[in-house]
Amino acid sequence: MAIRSGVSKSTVSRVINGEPRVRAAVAERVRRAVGELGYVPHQAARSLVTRHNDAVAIVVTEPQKRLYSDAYFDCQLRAIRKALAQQGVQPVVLLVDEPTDYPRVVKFLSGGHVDGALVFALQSDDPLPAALEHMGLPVVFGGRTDHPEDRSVFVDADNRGGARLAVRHLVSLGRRRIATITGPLDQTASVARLDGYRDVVPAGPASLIAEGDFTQPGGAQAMAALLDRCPDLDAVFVASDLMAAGALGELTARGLRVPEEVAVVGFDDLPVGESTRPRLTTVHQDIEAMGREMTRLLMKQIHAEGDHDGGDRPAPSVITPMRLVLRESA
Amino acid sequence: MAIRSGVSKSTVSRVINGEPRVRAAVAERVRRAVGELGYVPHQAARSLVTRHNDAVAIVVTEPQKRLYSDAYFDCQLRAIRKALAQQGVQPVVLLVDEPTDYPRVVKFLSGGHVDGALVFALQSDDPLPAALEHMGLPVVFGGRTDHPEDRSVFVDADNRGGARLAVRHLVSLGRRRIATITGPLDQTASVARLDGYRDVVPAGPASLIAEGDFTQPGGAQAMAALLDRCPDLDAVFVASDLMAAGALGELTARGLRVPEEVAVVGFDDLPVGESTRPRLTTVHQDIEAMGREMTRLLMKQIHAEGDHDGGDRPAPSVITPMRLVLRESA
DNA sequence: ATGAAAGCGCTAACAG
DNA sequence: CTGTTAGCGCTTTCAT
Repeated sequence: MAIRSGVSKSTVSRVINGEPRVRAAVAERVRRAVGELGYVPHQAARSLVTRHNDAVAIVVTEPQKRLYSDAYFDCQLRAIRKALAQQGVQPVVLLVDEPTDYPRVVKFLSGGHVDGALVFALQSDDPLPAALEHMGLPVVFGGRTDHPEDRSVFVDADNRGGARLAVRHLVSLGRRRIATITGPLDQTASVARLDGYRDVVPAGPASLIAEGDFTQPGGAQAMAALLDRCPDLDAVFVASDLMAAGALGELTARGLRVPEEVAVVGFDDLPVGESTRPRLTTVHQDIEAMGREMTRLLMKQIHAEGDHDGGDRPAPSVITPMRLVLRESA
Repeated sequence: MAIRSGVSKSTVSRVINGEPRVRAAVAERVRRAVGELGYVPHQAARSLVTRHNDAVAIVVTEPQKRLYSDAYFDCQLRAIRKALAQQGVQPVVLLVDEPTDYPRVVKFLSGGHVDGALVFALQSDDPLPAALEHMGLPVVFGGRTDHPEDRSVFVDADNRGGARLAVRHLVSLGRRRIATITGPLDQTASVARLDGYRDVVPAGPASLIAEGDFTQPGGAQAMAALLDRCPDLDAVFVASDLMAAGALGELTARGLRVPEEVAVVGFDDLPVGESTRPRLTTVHQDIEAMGREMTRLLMKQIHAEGDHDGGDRPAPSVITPMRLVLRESA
């Protein structure tokens, strides 16, 4: 301990924690000693008594598809990190892709290393939500889980409503044979967007639905399949901008005019939609706002925890609204 | 504590830590109690005495350019995580892009949250290496820092040697006007590759050198600039496969035949190089091996720390060898 | 305004 | 084999 270089122990603690009632001269002396000794307080010891460590986990499952190729997620992650940083909280990212990662991550999460967690587990059968359910750690999910009845907190885009917006727009344009390219249907967001499509086109035959994988080539491929099955389709709602870009390419390659012959609406409103030809009409979601909202809900939980744990209100989850962005493709 | 449901305290500890000398019956009883109570040991308290927390940080600076668009880094990160997981160590990723992130990350790192850190700080003027220098935390750098004289441990590709390999190959093909497209020259790796080029083409005029940004469009743009300045160039060494793909596109767009009129050699050996037309001749680096090597060196440091800190040998850094992969582009 | 003492939840020596 | 005793490094009453 840095007693040797100043007065004594608990005063050092006070100085470091910036408590007011310390004489300026003493505080200065301590600070100098700390600087010379290169002393850094041991966070584990501190958090043992303060019960918090000013760090929260960002848990990402299936990173190979998300973290590295997904401009969407990139943006969201950045917003979250910024919001956390502003509160002086250190975000630590936990990646999980192999099944063997789960127990280790759960152990880490329940080990008291972090004050809370922001979890992105989009596979609808992901075991993580259930595992976190009863371990008492404040958690906010990004995207809805498969258990809407539980009291878990989540922030989700209004995927279903956004899809309806897109398809209704297509209908209002007079399109009659509206197809859709979905995301992987093991993800809740993909299913919700498909549900929105079905809300508007309830009688649509299965041949007008193709499952994509949220990648650009995947979008092109799905578009090709759709065109082979239903050469007379006159519109397509694509569940992501990246896939829409691929679909646009396939359409153009086949000599089909967009939007004259086939109208296209995407989803996400990523930069890619502005550089396609024609530029993409799409459903906008405010990713940054979602990120900020997630942090806000998490911090609220974290702080509420200490005060009184009696007030267990229903989960104050948030569904963010969507908005149609009209450009040239539809 | 879970005494209430079993015998007593330190025995619980023994059971949890899997110590052998505990009667099977008792162990079983404790385990059941633990299960029922949902008890999880508090890691902060544990690490306070054991002096380790079975977690290491992976610090990534400038993530916007690396983490999300870089298949190269993606692959390396995956290899590292796998290697760490095998040792039961939890990797926690710390992202830093804003200057304000530094103090918080340094605080986290020195706060005893992790046993060591793997640091990717490729900007040659990154302040992190210096900050970590004297804080006693075991650290291994990915890529060389700007202080080759210090005793920091790093794992780096033989960028200079690999570049020489590429350019010598071009020379052996009889090429006389060999250009190069570099990466951002504020990164040590880019500079090293340029140095390798210069080793072989010492008299090359500056007009044969164009700086790119490690992206595909950037590669195309640099190629265009090169072609405008030196229409008679007959070969180009491109410092990354992604840029090489862009350069190939530009060459083709201008009607230049590869490799007949202009030979192209890339760097990295990413999958993209196999899908270009013609397929890319490139310099291969074993990314996974580098990842494994980094973890190995880190774990070695971590374990050595406890034993005896007298044996301060010179830094056992590693430079991984490069290998030329011949395909059609040169 | 500052020091002394107690204790956060755990492991590790030491007894038994 | 298992319980007891001491701290790990810090914050926090409680005195002073």
